[in-house]
Amino acid sequence: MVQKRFFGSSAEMYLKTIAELAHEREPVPVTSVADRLGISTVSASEMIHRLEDRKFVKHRPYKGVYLTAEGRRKANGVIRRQRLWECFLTNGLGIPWEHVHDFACQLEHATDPVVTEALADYLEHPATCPHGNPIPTADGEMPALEGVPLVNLMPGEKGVILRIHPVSEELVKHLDERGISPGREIEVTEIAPFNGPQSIEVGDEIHVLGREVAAHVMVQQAADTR
Amino acid sequence: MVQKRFFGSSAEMYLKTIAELAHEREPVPVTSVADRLGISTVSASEMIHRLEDRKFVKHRPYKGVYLTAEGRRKANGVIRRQRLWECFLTNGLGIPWEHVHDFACQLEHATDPVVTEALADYLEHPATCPHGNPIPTADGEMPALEGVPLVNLMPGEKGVILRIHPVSEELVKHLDERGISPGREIEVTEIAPFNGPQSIEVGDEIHVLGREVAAHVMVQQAADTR
DNA sequence: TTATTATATTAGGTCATCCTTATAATATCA
DNA sequence: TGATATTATAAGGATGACCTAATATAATAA
Ligand SMILES: [Mn+2]
Ligand SMILES: [Mn+2]
Ligand SMILES: [Mn+2]
Ligand SMILES: [Mn+2]
Repeated sequence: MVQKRFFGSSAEMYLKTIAELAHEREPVPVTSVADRLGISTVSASEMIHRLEDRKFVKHRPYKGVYLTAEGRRKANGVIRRQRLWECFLTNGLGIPWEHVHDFACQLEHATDPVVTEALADYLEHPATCPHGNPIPTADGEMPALEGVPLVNLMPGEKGVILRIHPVSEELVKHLDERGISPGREIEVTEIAPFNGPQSIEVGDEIHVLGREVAAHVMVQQAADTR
Repeated sequence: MVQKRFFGSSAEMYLKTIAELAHEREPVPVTSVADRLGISTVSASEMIHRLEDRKFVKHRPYKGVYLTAEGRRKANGVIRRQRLWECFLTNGLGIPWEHVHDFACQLEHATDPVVTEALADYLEHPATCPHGNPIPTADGEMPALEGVPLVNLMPGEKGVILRIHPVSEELVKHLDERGISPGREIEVTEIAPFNGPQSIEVGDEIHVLGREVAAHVMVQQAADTR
């Protein structure tokens, strides 16, 4: 018999998702949690009640959910496991970075703390995952998030891609096909009128990115040297 | 949305367990499956019905259960994943071999085929797990099992430890504490009367092993050179 | 062959995690 | 402020995986 867990991979996914969405807005609307997880709002609501019973989240009706300190710790643990596995899958196993997200999302729920820390040692404690997102510490702290959303840059402004928000494999693939990955230097060449898409110069190519997409790309903005 | 699976980790454990027990006796009594999984016979019986509906096993009432070809393929897939992870956890991460069994038993249910094969490449396609058990092929075939049970050796007979049946972490620890691991040369020095325990010489120490334990240790018997 | 034992099934739960449909309550915008 | 849109809850189900207690049936040993 393995030890009885208080919750399974489903609850872990809720916590992780809430933690991720909290970077965009807090409290996190239950609806957005449901959307992100592809689950009905009724089911999401149910689960959030259970998580509240267990003191992992606090729900303000009609406002949204917050993680408690304990919930954040748990969520960061899941995120740590996912991002460490992402590192191993890309650097160790050579799986393309746009595919590792989902694979790691399975492994993250099946990884003992002993294995997690042994893996961290093995990888020599990387600071970020292949998508540039910081890896939480072993005691559940999330490092500060650097950078500004690419969508905020105006034409003529330059920067270096820092990280891509962990939303979905589709997003990463979309960006990868356009040469957008952590470390690349970019320049916004144009913004279409009426809140239209941005044109981005990467290397010597120019790609057009929708605002929704560009909102998930974080950049280190270059000092304006004119 | 991830793909909808027909069964979860529980059903995989049943298939793996049936495959393992089938080496000792076939058909496999439902009771022994239940015992090995630490589950009531009623529950095991229910699950075996479900597995039969899905054509993974065939149940002969009052006799036991067989794997179908498809069930064996599935079971060998699980075993392949477990043993590959065991290799990585010991050789890659440096986790002691007596601990990797349970960790790998979690990971085996969360590993995509793409990851499995990338891992096999990475490990350079090992033939056996750290316990000496052969790793099934990518298409679900189990290599032939060599060796005879240590418990069958008579006093004076020698051999080399080939593998330890994948039963439990306790068994492995018990053996490890007595210096019994794959590759070691041993000699049976004595068998206590009335089907008693065997005394085994390993290196220059002598350890006493119960018959139950010794039945799970497989050896390559040395030619009797007298 | 009968008594004992092993095995299976029936009945009636629990719990986590999902669903749809319908209704109630709140927020927000005009 | 009142209408509309969001959000929450209530009601009733489903499924997979587990449980105990009681009963039925087949296998086997005396
Ligand atoms: Mn996940
Ligand atoms: Mn990542
Ligand atoms: Mn397992
Ligand atoms: Mn093994």
